[in-house]
Amino acid sequence: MTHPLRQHIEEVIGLTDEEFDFVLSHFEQINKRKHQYIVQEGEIVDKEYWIIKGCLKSYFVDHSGKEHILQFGMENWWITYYESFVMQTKSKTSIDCIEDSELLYITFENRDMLTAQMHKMERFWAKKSKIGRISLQNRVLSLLKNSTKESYDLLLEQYPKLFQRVPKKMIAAYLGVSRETLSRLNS
Amino acid sequence: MTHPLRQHIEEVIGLTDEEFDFVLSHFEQINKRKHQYIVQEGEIVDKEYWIIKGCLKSYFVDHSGKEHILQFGMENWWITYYESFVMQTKSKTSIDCIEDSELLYITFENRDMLTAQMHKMERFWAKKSKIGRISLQNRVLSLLKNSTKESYDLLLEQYPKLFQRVPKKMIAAYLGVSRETLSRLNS
DNA sequence: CACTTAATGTGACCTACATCACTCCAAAGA
DNA sequence: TCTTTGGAGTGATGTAGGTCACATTAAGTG
Repeated sequence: MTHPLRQHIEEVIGLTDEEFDFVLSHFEQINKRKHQYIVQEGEIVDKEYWIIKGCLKSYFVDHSGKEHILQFGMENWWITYYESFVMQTKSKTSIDCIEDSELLYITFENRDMLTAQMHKMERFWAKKSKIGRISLQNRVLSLLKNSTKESYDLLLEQYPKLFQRVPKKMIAAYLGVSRETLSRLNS
Repeated sequence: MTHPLRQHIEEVIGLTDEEFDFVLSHFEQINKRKHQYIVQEGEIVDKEYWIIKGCLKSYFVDHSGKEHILQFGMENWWITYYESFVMQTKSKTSIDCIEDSELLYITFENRDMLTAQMHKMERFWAKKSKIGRISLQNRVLSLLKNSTKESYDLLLEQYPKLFQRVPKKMIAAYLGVSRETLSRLNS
């Protein structure tokens, strides 16, 4: 059976068996339990994670103690704090596991080495970076344009699985409303 | 005197005179008057613009007729609708001149040709793309975290010039509040 | 299994911001 | 210059969503 990461990469570029083994040799696997973190606010992030199995959130806590969620991550998604990873600055978010999770990670150095030796993988990450930028732009657009109810319906439509896996209060923290307001949306 | 675009590019990569001439030969200049557009919502954008002089806004109008501004552009900034430019999809925003503007633009094809022939420029744009993604991420963070007043103060601190150049109602459309609310912020 | 902690819903009340209406003033055009 | 148009301030009023308080149920944990 094909490795899930290989399937994921081959959606963008083709790989021989040898090439994939070479790619995979730059990754390490770690398993984390629910409530454990992989990134803490304030530290410099030197790893990018790919989620084999599980669910995570990237979030920060504001001055009043309220949690805001920037991104969820599930199977086949990449997760890291991008600014910190590429610029070596301090992370503005923490990343925690919402479920027990199996992760692959690649360090900044290994990614550098890999892309230097394998131009294809540079293309792969450039493509992912483009998509990441586009989806961020669409998030800004949606934050400006949509009402809470509209944002909720859109999220439900795009990621129905999320609603079965994460508590409603986290959906609220992602949408930027209180859990009480979210609870009243469908009434 | 050095060409302003050359200065801009040389903040990232070094260029010889010949190299810069070669780069510049891929651009065209156009001048636009206040209120004229360079991109209209719904069309496929095949150019990326660099602002020599002037001020522009990238915006869309929601179902209730309200204008939302995604981005302002001033001297030495790039402006386009990124998703449309790289994916050849329809633009979700229009881009208008707020002042008479002098612009350089490069077409998608020319950029492709240029990067293929000059790897340095690929690195230049990759760097710009990284920065663009980071600033979008920070905008999402700020939209989630900050109160209207905080966002206003931050914008004023980061781009004081903007407040002297564009009407307050556009600042309001950028921050996502009504012009009345913006007007009452400092009282 | 008992006990604690987390998730969710719901009522009462409060606040930030939207909307509408009007005014004043400066800039642009005829 | 006169006239029109757009920017900006401000009062009155409405409303979405926040906050606080409490109840119920589900999920962890020793």
